[in-house]
Amino acid sequence: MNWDDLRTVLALVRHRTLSGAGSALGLNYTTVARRISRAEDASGAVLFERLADGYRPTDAGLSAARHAEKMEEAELALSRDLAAGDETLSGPFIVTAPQLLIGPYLAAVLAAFKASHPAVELEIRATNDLLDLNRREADLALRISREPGDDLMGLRLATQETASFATPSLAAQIEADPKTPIPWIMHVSADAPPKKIDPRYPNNHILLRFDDMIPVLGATRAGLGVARLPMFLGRSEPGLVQIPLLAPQAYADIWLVGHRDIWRSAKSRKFREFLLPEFRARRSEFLG
Amino acid sequence: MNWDDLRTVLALVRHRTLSGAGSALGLNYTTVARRISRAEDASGAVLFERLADGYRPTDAGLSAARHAEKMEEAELALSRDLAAGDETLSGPFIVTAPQLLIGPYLAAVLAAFKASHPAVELEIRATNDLLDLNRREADLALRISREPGDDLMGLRLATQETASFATPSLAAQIEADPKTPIPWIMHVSADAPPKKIDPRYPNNHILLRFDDMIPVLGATRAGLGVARLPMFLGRSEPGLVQIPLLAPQAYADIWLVGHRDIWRSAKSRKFREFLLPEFRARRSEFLG
DNA sequence: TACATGATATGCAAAAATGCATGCATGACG
DNA sequence: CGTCATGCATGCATTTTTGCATATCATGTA
Repeated sequence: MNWDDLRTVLALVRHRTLSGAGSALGLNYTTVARRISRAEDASGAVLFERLADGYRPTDAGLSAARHAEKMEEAELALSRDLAAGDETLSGPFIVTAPQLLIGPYLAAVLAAFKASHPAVELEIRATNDLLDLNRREADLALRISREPGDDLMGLRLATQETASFATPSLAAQIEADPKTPIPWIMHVSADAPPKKIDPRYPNNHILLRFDDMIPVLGATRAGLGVARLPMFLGRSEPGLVQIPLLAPQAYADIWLVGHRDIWRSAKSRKFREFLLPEFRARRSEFLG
Repeated sequence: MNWDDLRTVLALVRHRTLSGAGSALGLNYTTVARRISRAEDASGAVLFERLADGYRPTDAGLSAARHAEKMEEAELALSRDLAAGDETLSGPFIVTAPQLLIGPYLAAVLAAFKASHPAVELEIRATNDLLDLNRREADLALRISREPGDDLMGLRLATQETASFATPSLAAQIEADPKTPIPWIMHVSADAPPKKIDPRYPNNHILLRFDDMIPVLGATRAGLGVARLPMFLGRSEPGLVQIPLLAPQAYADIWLVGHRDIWRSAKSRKFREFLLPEFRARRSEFLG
């Protein structure tokens, strides 16, 4: 039994169609079909039912995929192991962080790191998605959360607080008449205006909700309303000022996390040498 | 990273030379060399030192082999899983047994089984070596031992006793003069004549020792000496008779063993239906 | 019923992997 | 000190694998 054929079986079980599995593997779907037949010949079992809308795994196919998953885990563990043992400061190194953290904090660190170690092929994945550090979708991740997570290594870079922000003109207007209706720009994760609004401002309602902080920020800068933002974010936006609707309030911390194995690799250690002083020096920017 | 290249790394670590790994994999050694380079390129690590007398794995190479071993275990587990789920009475089925057990007991069972289920491609491995049932070197094994072993399924087919045997003429000679020197033919696993020899026969010494029971049997049949043999073996040899040097004595039992997964497969179940009655009916042949 | 969509098969040419033949290096042995 | 056995490297021909173009088939929709 060919091991790469087994991996192909796994991909087909996951993607359900030849073309899906093919593009996941970087192969033509024809190749996938042929590898599946080969795997079936070799194993002597029918692994898939051929249906009009795709390949459906049989019990044997599911069993094959389960075992192939184990093989994949071993392969990923190896890849981490090799990366961990790599003492050179060269080759690919992938960092992921929320988009909004990159500009004000990470960019300078990245530039300094790259200047000192030009042989490292630094790649940044700017996303709020939690990339799978087990699969080495990234080597290190900056995350905003309350816990480092599972069996990952973690280092708290900063404790954060939030406050309320708006454009100067909206801020002045509210200050002039605290009873004016106050429109809030929210993230969809909250379904009501913040609870601890200063009672001098009684007239709050939700204007808009977004599933991402970038448009929240955009709408707030456009003067549409008030937003509760992490201190660093409100402060780094030149068009916004803090307004006293909310007292500074604890928020999820900023963590650097990485897989146990990768954490001790040379590139990872060196990267932390650049990153930590930056956050240590600017720790107060995250607090009210 | 190509999975079959990883499997090649594992083979090379195990066999230490390109040609050894190649023949283990059924490949030309050139192919092995090229796959190794490919694996090194893909992983970005040097996996072997090229020495004059073979490839020596680096730390990274050893690590790769360890993980590839995990992958291999998963592959073997899959292969057993598929065999276990195979409800057809067709295709390959491998039985192993000690050579001497096959003629008098197993042959008839095999013939009957094959007659009822001609689509099963029955293969017999006649050897005293313990084949690896995890690796499916055999599906079922008859073994002479005190325990079924590890995490294998086992069924005791017979309890055995031993006695002393010789040719009729040697037997008569000893009977006539119990004080005559008695030459023993032994297996190398014992380094002295049996302890419980009847005191009427005081004059014992070792004549020859063999590492296999077949030459022990041969030498005994040639009239060279006396051997302690399992009852079934002494009795099934037409040229031998039991002599009263030793009272019947407990010996290792005969077990049918198989891997947990394979045990429940259709071919395995059906084979037991043929095997068990044969041993049950002839149980007394193993006792003195 | 005609048609668009999204899937699987299949024949053929290009690309990649493999095996073979040859040459070279090293160590054991007489 | 030559000979032999064993193992690695490399160029070339062959075989196998892959991708592409095209055909087919089922399904939902107007």
